[in-house]
Amino acid sequence: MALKYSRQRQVIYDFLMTRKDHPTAETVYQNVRQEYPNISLGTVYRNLTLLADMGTIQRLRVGDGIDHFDADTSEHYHFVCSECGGVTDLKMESIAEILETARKDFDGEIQGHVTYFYGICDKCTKSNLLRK
Amino acid sequence: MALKYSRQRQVIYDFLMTRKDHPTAETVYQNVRQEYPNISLGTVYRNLTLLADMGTIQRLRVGDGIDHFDADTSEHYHFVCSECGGVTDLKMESIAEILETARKDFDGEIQGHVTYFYGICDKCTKSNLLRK
DNA sequence: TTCCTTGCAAATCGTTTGCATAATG
DNA sequence: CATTATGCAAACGATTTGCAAGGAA
Repeated sequence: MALKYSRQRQVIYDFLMTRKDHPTAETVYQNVRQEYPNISLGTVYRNLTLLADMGTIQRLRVGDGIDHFDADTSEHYHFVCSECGGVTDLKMESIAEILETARKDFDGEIQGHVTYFYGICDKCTKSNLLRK
Repeated sequence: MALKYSRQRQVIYDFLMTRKDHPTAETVYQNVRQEYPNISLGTVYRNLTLLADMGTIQRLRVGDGIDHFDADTSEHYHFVCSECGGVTDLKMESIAEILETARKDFDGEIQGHVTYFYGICDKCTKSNLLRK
């Protein structure tokens, strides 16, 4: 199963790199479609899954039941707004020490962790004030 | 919308309390059905959702796309085995400090976080050795 | 020419929901 | 009696997949 080039895959990846808001497959599809009208949703899913499996992109599961994708594979954390559902990057120091904390009293192999933070984003907080 | 007693809800909750492996709705259904054959999957889902919304139980989203439920609502963390998919409790000290770390350079309100650890559980590690 | 990739549509799967009926307070 | 809960089945929404045709190596 050697990988062959595909225009679709390229366009999907290129699009994902332009976004820092971690779009869903549907959003990727809607956008990529402007420039590549014949592409199908299935192809978008297939390629996002392929890229994620290869480790070229990251699949984010932030609890809303919809997968989000991130072209940035470096270690960083995410914030999910409970109000608007937006997913944003969090600028913060590494919390990788929690892996050590977890390993202390556990008989298995802990390889990694998934952490995301939730609350109300700045934008929603402000618009809530106005609404009152 | 005052809550009324229901035998089904009781049985579902009782069952959940006997388990420390965080079953899925389907597993709850299969088990509860032995003792209550007429119960429907929809009722199981409705009650698990209701209990989770009330804060009586916890809904766990550990990245496998299927919701798991936990009758233990105290603060604790989970480990997910990448091989068998099992979800177990992790005995570890609190890592709530990561909330402070995350709040340092963020303009919104961070209310909480979701963290789970993954790797290979003890049981799978051992059976892998045997298989070789 | 080999075989990876696509578009399309149908299929899957976990979960939710509408509705008429049953149970609770 | 008013209202909440149930069983059943149909509906949903995100994602996957089978298949015949298209494109890359």
